[in-house]
Amino acid sequence: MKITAEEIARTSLRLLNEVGLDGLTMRLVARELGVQAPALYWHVKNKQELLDVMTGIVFAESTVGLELPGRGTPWDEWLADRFRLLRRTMLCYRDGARMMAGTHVTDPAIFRTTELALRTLGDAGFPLDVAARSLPTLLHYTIGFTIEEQARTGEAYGEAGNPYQEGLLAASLDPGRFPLTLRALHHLFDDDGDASFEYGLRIILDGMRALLKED
Amino acid sequence: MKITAEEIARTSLRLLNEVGLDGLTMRLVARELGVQAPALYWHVKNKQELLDVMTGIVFAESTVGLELPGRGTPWDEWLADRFRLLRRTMLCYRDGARMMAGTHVTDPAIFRTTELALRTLGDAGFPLDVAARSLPTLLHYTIGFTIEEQARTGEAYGEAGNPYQEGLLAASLDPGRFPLTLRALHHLFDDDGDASFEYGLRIILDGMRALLKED
DNA sequence: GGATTAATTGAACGATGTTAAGCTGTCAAG
DNA sequence: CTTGACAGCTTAACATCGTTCAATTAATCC
Repeated sequence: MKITAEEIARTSLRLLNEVGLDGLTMRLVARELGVQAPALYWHVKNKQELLDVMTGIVFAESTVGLELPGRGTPWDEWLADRFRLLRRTMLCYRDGARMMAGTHVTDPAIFRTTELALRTLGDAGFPLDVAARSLPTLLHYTIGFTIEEQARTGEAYGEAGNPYQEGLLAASLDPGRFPLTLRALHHLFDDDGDASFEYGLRIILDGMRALLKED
Repeated sequence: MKITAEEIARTSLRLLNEVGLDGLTMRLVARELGVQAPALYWHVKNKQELLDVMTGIVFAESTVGLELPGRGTPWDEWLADRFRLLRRTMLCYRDGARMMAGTHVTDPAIFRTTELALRTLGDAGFPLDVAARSLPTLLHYTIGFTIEEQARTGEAYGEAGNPYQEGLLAASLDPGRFPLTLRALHHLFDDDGDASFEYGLRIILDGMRALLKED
């Protein structure tokens, strides 16, 4: 049975959920494929390139079936759904956001998504340059958010209690010096990831809407 | 001459600019300090803990001299300056944003900053919970933005041309399928980091302002 | 000054990404 | 039918990494 670069990447993604990004080694991937480690280098230049392919797959996965918004769908709902789905997809893989951060996506799916988004925003009345600068803003927010979300959730800090536990944090804060911080702790280090993400999303979309009304 | 954990971290930060995050090894740090590698483990539990201390220093560096906004300073300008400075500081260190992403900051400077920000927003009329959810939004945007900015600028992809070069990208795009993407390329993969960051910042602050007027 | 603790060393372990050289099959050209 | 060529894989090895352990020096305290 032949092995392709994509099959290697898909196997790696499956393994990612078991061992995490730091535990994902070339030897492990090779063993899972019933092959020796150096064999991978026939299909893939680097480990970095393998990660790039993996990232491309995940990104493409978050855009399956994507179409322009239907007649009744407003631009902001359509856009929000796009990034909700991106976050959801990244959450499906351990360290998914950290993996995607800063890696180069070559998958053509990303261009199709971008094109559809630019069209949607254009139809809504946004000038092209405004639309083109808004998308990265949403993307960076989504990735930054999910990185921290997974860092807090993940077991990178060992099973023996990670330092983000609210109780530990609250106990170390001087109520005299940081009264507001203390009261807002559960919102600052969000206990509810969905609600917090939704909130940031809404702020950004509101900001875009404000920009739209200006003209 | 004695060695402290902080001195190790400061030396590591100096080295970071020469070798990058992936090139930063315990042996290298030790050599720079005129010491053998295992000596570091007397002052620092892990490499991860070393990175945490480094992150704390960088963060603290971005908050020196921070005070509540003066009488004439509006809340949004004050807040924007906070995150401009954070980005600027991260840009001072190679892979600075990637280093900070997901690492736990214990430095008390972060709590003071948070407290001042919550106070500023409270004085401007924001309810505490709204203020507390806005700060992470700005933080995640800033970190996500800077990670990608440094990934594009950095030499992680070797000196032989990184794949983000606009020319290469433009040539690989079908003008029939992706006309808007093609026209907006220089805004999507921002040639001007400052302007792009400013833009996202403004959107988010506008969104917060819109939320303020609602009540 | 002797004992106790703090700080460092040297040697080593296991694991990692990656390279180099060689083996095995498939398959087309002579 | 033979003979290359080449894709695909293996075995062996290299350099380097984070980290641990026992032994050793340096500093401190009674």
